[in-house]
Amino acid sequence: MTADIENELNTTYEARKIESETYKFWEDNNCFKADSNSDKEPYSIVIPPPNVTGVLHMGHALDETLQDILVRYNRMLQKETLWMPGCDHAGIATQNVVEKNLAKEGISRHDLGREKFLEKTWDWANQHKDRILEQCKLLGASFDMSRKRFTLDEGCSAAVKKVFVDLYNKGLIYKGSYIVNWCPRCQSAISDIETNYETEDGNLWEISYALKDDMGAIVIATTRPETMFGDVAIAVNPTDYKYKDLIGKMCVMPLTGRAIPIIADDYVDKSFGTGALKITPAHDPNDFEVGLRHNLPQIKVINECGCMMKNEYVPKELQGLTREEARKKTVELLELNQVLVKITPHVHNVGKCQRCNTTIEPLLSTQWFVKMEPLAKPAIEAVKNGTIKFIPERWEKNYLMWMENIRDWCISRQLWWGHQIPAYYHNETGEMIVALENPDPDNYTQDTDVLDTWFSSGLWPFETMGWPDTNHPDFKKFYPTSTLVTGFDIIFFWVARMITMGLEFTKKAPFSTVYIHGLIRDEHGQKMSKSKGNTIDPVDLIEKYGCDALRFTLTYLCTYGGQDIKISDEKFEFGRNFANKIWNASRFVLMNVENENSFDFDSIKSPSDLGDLTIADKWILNEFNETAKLINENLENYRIGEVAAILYDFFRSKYCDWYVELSKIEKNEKVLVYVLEGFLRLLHPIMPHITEAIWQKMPIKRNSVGILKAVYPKYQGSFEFKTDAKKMETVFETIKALRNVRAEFNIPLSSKIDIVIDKNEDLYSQIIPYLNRLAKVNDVKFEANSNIAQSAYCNVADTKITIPLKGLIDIELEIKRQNKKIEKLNNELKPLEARLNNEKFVNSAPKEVVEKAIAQKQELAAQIELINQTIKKLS
RNA sequence: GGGCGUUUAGCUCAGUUGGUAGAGCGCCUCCCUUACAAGGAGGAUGUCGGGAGUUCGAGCCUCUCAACGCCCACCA
Repeated sequence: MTADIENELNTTYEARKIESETYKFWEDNNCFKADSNSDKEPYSIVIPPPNVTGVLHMGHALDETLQDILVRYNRMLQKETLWMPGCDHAGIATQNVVEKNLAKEGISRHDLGREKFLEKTWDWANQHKDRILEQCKLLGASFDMSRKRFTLDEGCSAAVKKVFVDLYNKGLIYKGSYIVNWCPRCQSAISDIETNYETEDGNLWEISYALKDDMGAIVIATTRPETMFGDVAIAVNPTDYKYKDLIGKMCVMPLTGRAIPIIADDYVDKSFGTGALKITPAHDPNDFEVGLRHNLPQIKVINECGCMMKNEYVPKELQGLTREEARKKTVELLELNQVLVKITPHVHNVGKCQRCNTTIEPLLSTQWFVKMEPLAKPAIEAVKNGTIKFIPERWEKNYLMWMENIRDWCISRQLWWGHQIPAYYHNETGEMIVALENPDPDNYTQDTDVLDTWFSSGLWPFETMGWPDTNHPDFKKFYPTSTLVTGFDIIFFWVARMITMGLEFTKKAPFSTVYIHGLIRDEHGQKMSKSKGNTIDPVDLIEKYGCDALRFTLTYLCTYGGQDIKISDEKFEFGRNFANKIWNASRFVLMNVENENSFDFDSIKSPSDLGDLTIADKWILNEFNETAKLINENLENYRIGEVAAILYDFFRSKYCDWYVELSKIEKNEKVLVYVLEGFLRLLHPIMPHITEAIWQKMPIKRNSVGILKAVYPKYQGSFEFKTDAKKMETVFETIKALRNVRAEFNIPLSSKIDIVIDKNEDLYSQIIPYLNRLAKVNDVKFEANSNIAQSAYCNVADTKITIPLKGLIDIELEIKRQNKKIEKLNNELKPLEARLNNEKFVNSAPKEVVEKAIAQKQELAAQIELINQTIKKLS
């Protein structure tokens, strides 16, 4: 049977082969399917739906891995677990892609018309919809593909319509003409948070406006002279003495000669520019507000394409020019007319479209809005009272600040791809009806706008569970969901909206915990982007290192604070090496235990079920038990990076380096197998494939179809062996000390050494075989006051070990070595003594801290004393 | 302008109620010891960004300064 395992299991872990086999095994056995009729406790997560345009990137890899870890952990806690997969229709992004493809054929969407265009877009979406979720399978994602959803599918569309109509009927959705962020390229309004600001070098132009019925002029400052044709007033600060007498007077606009009033408004900053400001309500959000306050007209001079309008306000020679051309030309004309007083270079922020980076035009436009303030109130409360918890906590502040200052949300988009707004207009009268269905398709026409993509994703946790049917088994069983996992970049776009919508429509928070992780960056800390060419493709990493290696490395790099994660290709060698180590240690175990499928992990309730235990057995059982405890605690608290680190340390430094080595001397097969299986179970959520593959090959009784459904190990009181564990640590110290002597004196492993031990015979006599093998010790003698010339010495706790090294030892070197040790010990001792001599410390520090310090001091002092004696003998 | 984060070994970063600093990689020495060289054994390396304070005791708490980064706001 040993030969079988050797043949069957390669010495190197072949990740890709095993991973694809394992994933297929889970799929074939329907392992990820959630049962809404189960009476087990539910645990559910909805995936942040990736864009249908998307290709798997490292951000997904991290996000999906973390979700899968939580899902798999809870599955092993024997909960009924649902991970809901799906995609987002990604309004603008998808439409852009399809339009680009059309452009290659030389046609625009308008050539096709709405219906044909949508057909094409659906074709494209259907072709690409499954791509990214299929890629997620390479990550080992254990989501329930039978429930896969799309934000534009029938169910989601029904939910969207209902939400829209309800909000409208509650007065929380309104339509109106306001200044919005308009993208001239996308030809659509976008919301405030879809607008990013970039600093740009510009100018501050000072322009002189002559007074109408008086001598003199007023000079205003502007960064956008081309908008001046839409001016309706000049504003100054009411307390500005410079302009006190001008308030209420009229002035004449240069170039067009139109007369506008000079008004006073607090908004104007006296110290900026000239202290006088032109007011253009149709093209600047602040001016828009000023205009409303003063009941001023709104004059539109730039159109939806970003070009100067052809109307009475725009001079002939400027009509039809682009914004950029118009600016140049306007400046020229102003100069020509000698009204351009000054040009100062000025750095300012310019709004850009998040999707296409085109400069945003603030534009007066009729759009649909959601009144956010009333919706935000319960969403603020839910976080403040702890119904929803953010991890790390600091994001709560961020969320609250945004929510408390929330502004209305512009939800209409002048696109075709998306949920068309359920408002219908009478063909003759124009009367508007907002309803789930068109009341009379012959006489009413539906609003042509569609909704912001984030409107439907805001409903994701409940629209995917059958809502608005609140009796749907999924809704009843799995809503609200448990944890939401995502990056901080979409807290406002997505998380905030899910919370508001969830509370408004289901009266329940859509999840109880929001787990926010950092962003993946390249090795220099730069954001990864295709344009920078610094992306790392997770699929490549999986091919090269394996999925589990990728998952483990990413997990290991997660910090509790949710810092961004810098990665480079080579970093994943870490995970690959660990996987290989697990593979080989398991090979060893499988080759060295009886191949009967009789060992039943789940039936082991006490250490006695594992037979006679040596001190080493007790030590590893104690360590494993301790590890299980820590792992559960850390998983519960989302300290997932810590989980990876603890498992790594346990397996390598404890199980492999010591216990497996010890088992080569004297083995307890049951313990060897018990701890390996327990470890595999603990690790499974992070490295699902390798743990499953090994588990399936182990000579054990399997009580579930796969390790993925096995019971997760927990701390068990009866497995605590504190005293034995401590003793074993002493043994390890001894072996290390002896190895150290070997290294320092260059004694090869082929030369065996003898040792003389001065005390602790009880313990040491038990572990002579360990010393034989692991420190290559030949003879062990016990003698209280040995005095052997030409010896090396080491001290472990209160025990002195003499290593006679006749002929091998350089006395000078040994004295040097011992002195170095004393120096080191003294450096530790000094601060300790200082503390203990400090009365205040002794009096006010907790008893156990003082006791610990005393014990440490005594131990150090004893060691120093021993070494001093040693040196005396040597010299 | 407001808020947040980061600063710890050569590099990348951990460090959970304050008890006296750790890991991985890299580096140096030795070893193919029959699971694993994607491995094993041993070793070197830190005034924990600067300053002040609270405390018996500070990487951790308070204040302050500095550098870098992010988010929000959008003064024309």
